[in-house]
Amino acid sequence: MANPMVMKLRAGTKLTEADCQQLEALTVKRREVPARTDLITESEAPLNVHLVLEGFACRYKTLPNGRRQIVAYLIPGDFCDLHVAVLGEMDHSIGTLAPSIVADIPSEDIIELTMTNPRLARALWWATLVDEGILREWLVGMGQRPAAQRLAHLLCELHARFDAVGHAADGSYHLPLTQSELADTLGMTTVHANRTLQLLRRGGYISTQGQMISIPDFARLSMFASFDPNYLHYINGETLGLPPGIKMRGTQT
Amino acid sequence: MANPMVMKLRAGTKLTEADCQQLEALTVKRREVPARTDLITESEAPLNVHLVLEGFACRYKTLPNGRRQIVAYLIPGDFCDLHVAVLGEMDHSIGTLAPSIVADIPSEDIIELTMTNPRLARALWWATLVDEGILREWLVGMGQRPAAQRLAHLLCELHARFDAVGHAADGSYHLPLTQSELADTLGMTTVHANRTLQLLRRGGYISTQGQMISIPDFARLSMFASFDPNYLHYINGETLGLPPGIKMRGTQT
DNA sequence: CGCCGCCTTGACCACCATCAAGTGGAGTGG
DNA sequence: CCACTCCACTTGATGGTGGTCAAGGCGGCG
Repeated sequence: MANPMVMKLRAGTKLTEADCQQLEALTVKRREVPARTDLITESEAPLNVHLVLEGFACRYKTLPNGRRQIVAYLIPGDFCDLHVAVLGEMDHSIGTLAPSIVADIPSEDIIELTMTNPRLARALWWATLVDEGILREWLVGMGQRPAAQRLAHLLCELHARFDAVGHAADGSYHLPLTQSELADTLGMTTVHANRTLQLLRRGGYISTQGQMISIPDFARLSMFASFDPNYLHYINGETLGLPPGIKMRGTQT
Repeated sequence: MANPMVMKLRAGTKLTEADCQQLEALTVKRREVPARTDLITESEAPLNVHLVLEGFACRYKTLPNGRRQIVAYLIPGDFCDLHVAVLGEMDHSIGTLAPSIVADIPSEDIIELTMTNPRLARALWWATLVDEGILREWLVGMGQRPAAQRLAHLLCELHARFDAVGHAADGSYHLPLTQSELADTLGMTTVHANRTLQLLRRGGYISTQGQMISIPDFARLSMFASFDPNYLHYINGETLGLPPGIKMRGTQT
């Protein structure tokens, strides 16, 4: 069984077999974390780097008035906090949304790896830049896309990301989120998240059974959301759910 | 006259005099750029790293339907694209909003500096993490804050950032933006940006004369916006416009 | 002088928030 | 085995924040 972190980095950078083994060696120390459990909270200063191997986690911030905004999803293969050793303290929290398996990697191991293997240094660099790209894209969605396209865009992105780590098949993937968590992600109320989901279902864009979500026609959903996967910076879009020959760039709803 | 980039890095990391001189040496090659000019556009792959020394620039993305979202402001001292050499191509564009002075730094110079001086490597790392923190905070605002607080929050942030590079005095700073650019930043229409500004003016939170904006009572505006500067990761908030002893954390409107 | 941005104002309307109530399934204890 | 609870999802009614459309004022500049 393949390591999702290695799969993800291979989707965006070129690595040798030896590189992959070095990466894999980082993830030996694993632990199970139940759903709805914080891994790190705001204003802490963590020692280990965390990596999601299975499950689903998120980055979030809570406002004084109690409202919460989820600012990133962390799916298998994603580092939670590759960086934060540089900063004094966290400016946000990280918590699981579903039962997960997490690897704890000592910061020193990461530092040593990047000092000795420039290809891996570049790969980790790449991963953080993709995270930043996703953040920008979410901001664009919040500012400019109406609810339905915002949701549709998120579902497209998740499909691509899950696919890159082998967690999507046949346009379907497992999305262990409540509608209220979706709402906190998309900046809308639970009620409206519900109605927006129904809209996409009635439009034939998606179908759901339990926590499985299926996208019968990915190109159609992409078009609706004007989803352009370039911000994920995978090496080629063709293997990642896009029918060959279809470039989304610049298409119009 | 101090170099804004050096000032900014000193606001967040500890540097020696020699470090500062090394940094300063990077910025010798300067050039003037008129307002509303792109420095890099989407899907390009730039060779130089750009740095804003004077003026005002932004990161933005344009949607197929023509709407634009500004996803970051680049003020004096900010690097535009410290990173992008790692990625194949840009997923967004960078352009000036006001007449600016920009330094072009060869990527290799940066790489050499970070290889030979770990304190500077850390400082640049820090700068990119702060950019990411700002991005997260903007996303939180978009998702959860109503228009008036969102604008107020942005004005607080800009005050802190301008202050860190010596461009704020007495709660005032120069903000060379049109209301329509503000609107593209805050995810609202020009009309509404105008009305929201009036609201803050009538509330006595801010006053404007031309492009100068003044904040008579920063603590009051902070409170209104529930602005907490921790995400900027400056070493101490006291020098940056916050009255000593006032910590915004957890205050409530 | 006249054009062109930018700011401003008014009227109207839609998207989405809020409030409230009801359904249904999963787990628990009597 | 069946209430009972809890939580996620669903639906309806109502209203407000902010979008859209349209027009007018004002200053700068050719």
